[in-house]
Amino acid sequence: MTTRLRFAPSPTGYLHIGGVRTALFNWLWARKTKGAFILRIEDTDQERSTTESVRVIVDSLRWLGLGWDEGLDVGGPTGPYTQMERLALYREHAERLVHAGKAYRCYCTKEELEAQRAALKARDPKATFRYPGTCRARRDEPALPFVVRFRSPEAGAVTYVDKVFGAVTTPNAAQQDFVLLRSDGVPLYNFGAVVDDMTMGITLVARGRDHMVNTPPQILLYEAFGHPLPEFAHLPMMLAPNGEKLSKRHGAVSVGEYQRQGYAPHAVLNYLARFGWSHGDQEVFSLDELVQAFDWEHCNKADGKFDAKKFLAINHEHLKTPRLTSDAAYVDQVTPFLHARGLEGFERAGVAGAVPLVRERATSFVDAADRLDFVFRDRPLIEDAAGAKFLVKANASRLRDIASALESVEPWAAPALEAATGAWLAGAGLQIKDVAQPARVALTGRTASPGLFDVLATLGRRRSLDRLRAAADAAEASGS
RNA sequence: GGCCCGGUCGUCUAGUGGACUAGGACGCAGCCCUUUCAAGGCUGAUAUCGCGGGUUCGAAUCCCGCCCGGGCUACCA
Repeated sequence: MTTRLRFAPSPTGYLHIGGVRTALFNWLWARKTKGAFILRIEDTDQERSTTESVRVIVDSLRWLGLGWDEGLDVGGPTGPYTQMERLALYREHAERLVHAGKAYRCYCTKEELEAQRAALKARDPKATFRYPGTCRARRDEPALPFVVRFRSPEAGAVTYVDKVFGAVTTPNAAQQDFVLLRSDGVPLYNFGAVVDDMTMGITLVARGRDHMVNTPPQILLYEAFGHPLPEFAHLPMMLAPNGEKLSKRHGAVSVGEYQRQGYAPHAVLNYLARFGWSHGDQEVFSLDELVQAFDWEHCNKADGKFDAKKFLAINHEHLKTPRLTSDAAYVDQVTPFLHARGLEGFERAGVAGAVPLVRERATSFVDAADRLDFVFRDRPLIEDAAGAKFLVKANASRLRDIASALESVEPWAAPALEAATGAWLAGAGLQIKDVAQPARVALTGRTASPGLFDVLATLGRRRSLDRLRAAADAAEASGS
């Protein structure tokens, strides 16, 4: 049997990094087992669901490279893939259970239930209200609105073997007659998910641990329909550093934010995969390696805390390793960030030529664009005060001298430039440290930059000499 | 309160009865390299494996109790 897995987010905002991890583990297993990965939208909470959010989810997954075989946009044989378009299906399944006596119509109003709940709380503040089964044997009331409730067995227990947590047993007595269909015909989570998973032929449900409590009632539903059970795998949760639920209060949590901060999509996936899963001592993975290595046996059971520093370090690793980020991919990904700085009018080849300057150093594409800024301006921006201190009168003549010394170097490449500079330094009785920083600032506007000779080589003869001399002029004019 | 789940360096983790004087990674400190910043190399600090009992020649690994933490407890998902 071929495996079929799904990611079924609710479109109620951005795509949370924790949700991506769930999507990733499903996707990895689908790929590894040559099965199908399905994207389904669970939008039955009409209060909170937005079409804008659906767009964000689709865009984020595509950016990450987590494509789906069936689902939104791409279609498939078990669609539609949006729950609000499947209402007839839920109604029909609910009726089947009602006819079989496994579910019933409940005419209790929200107000009545609320009153009962309040009365119970008044008697015993810590008690949990459980629906008392008032309508279990009630006659049909064609004129009244109703919800459909599941007739939960009061004896026995549900046991399933979680692929991560192992055997989990829950007594049925803990279950109440939960609602399947709201009075407006829209299904509640447990019912909608089960009907969809059954009709879509899902073979393994992998989701966050916060859903573990939903599994027993869902299994009861499969049994009521006489449908074979899928496998279940629950993933530990991703918490904020302080142990709270990870939310925007703790910094960036959406995929979009990491995209904007210059993270490489596969680095995001790498970090997320290693969170709650391991493969010996290996920390860095390409997507293919992840597909190869992923398994459920090495998924951890304990919740973890998000670590932004390690995430950045993984991103750095991906940016500096050609195996993980090809030269072409690097150029593609850094270019938008160059544009975002207002830099225009450069060629792709120019970017490709400059990228080697920062490959080893840049931890993100935002960082890379910042370090490359000087390459794509007519004159470098002198942004830091420390840099300005090197452009003083005392250094003006040296800057001019280097320019002259390098003027006719052939070829204009790092080794020849370094040799020519060495010769000039020896003749002038100077050391490289006497001129390196002034020259660096003259060329890049910064006190920290890639190697001097690489900068000269990348900038080219005309622009290099121009910058050196312009800086000398400015230093002289500064009067200090 | 009830039901379910978890507990190894600050963090992510390796570990499934002996190779554990508990390993790796991130972070941190120092040194080397060096024209700057990174990268790289080396070194170091940080864990009585939640606590207490057992079982065993031997336990982070098995059993029991306790403690602590988390999830759920909706006509949310």
